[in-house]
Amino acid sequence: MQVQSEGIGVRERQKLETRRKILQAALDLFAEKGFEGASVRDIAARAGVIHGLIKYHFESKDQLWKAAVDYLFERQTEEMQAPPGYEDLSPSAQARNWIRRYVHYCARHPEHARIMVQESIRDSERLRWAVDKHINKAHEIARESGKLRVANGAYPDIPQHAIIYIIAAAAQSPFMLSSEVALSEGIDVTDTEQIDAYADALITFLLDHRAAE
Amino acid sequence: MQVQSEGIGVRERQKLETRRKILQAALDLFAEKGFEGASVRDIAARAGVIHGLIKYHFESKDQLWKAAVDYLFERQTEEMQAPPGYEDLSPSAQARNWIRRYVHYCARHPEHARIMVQESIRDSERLRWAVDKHINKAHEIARESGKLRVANGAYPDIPQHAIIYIIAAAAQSPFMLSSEVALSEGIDVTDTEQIDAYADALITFLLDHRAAE
DNA sequence: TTTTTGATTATCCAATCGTATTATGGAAAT
DNA sequence: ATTTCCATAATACGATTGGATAATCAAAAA
Repeated sequence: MQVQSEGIGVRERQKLETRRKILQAALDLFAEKGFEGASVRDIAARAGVIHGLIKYHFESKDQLWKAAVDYLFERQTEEMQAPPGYEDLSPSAQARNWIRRYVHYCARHPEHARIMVQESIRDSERLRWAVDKHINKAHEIARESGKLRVANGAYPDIPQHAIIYIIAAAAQSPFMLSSEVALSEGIDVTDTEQIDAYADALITFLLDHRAAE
Repeated sequence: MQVQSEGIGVRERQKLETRRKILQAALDLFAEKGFEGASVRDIAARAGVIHGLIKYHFESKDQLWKAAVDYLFERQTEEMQAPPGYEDLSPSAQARNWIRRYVHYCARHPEHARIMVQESIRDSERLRWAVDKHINKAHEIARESGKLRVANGAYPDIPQHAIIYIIAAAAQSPFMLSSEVALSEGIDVTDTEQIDAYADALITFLLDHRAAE
């Protein structure tokens, strides 16, 4: 009979490490090629394991995708935690701070937008799963703080869903499409200065600018 | 020997009609499933033709994709022509008019953003082709009018590429992701009133709003 | 030390992929 | 009327797909 020991055995440690490697490879390839475009053999090869292991650890390609998306949103929740003193900021300072942090998150993890956009383009069981489990929750939180910022004049009085899609799309776009930006504009959006400059530009356009005349 | 006659024969007419049907089916399916996800058999089936005909008319899946993208940008150029009197408008009125027309274009043809975003997520020969043939030209035009609008205060003084990606992404987003919007917000973005409301919201956020305090 | 367990490896399968090839039938040219 | 041409139809091919199954071998349990 198994004894509950404090340290985990080498067997279990290797199992977890294998799962982690597969998950990371899946994130990369689902983001690059989409669900259908990424084959389980591609993913296994990048993870450095035999392709049969994916069925063993995740049962199916579909469940591997869901595990990858779970990881994506869990990590986002962790990394988008409000910094100390955030609550004490003025509404517009909070908005600026949040947009800047979100732009940096999008730059750090472009695979998030890539995977979700590719999956959100058409209706599917996977999209419905993601909406139920993750997106609805995220939008609910966004609506809550959005309403507050509209009331305080940080955001304009437009429908909440418009606020959500405008800010999210604008923040994600150049990092999600970094290949296109590199080819057409010659800009490396992984450069830290570029990221901050883009955050500045977005905040200026949304919060500081008003068209003349 | 063939005589140059004014009316085309039933043979040639049917050939053109077949090409047109294949192209339309290709647009739909490339937009829905991406290049790898859409099979030539799927496309042929939707067009109502035998799948061998695609090789006959377009030589390869790759060239079919390029023909579809050519059509996409040609149609955009036609439909985004400035209306009469556009030049006489003030810079900020021009900006409002252009954004509103572009939002309506994105709503009318969501397959444009869907195809290009799916292809722009990763580097590929197809993306380089599209950048060389279409995107560079479009960005050049956008930069030109963008510079003018920055000079006149209609747009803020931020890098041109930021202006391009912010406006394009924000305008395309809810229509490109109409399935997600329907599932998570319960909104039908094909509704004419919704389209105009979104254009209003985007123009307000970008051009009329300034954060309080 | 022996036995058991389960993570990993190695194949196998039917379905589908893009593409190439051949056959066909009717419009167009002679 | 006869022949030619070519858009369409019908298969065929090797490669790749997601998934299933059986063999292996060392860690863990007994």
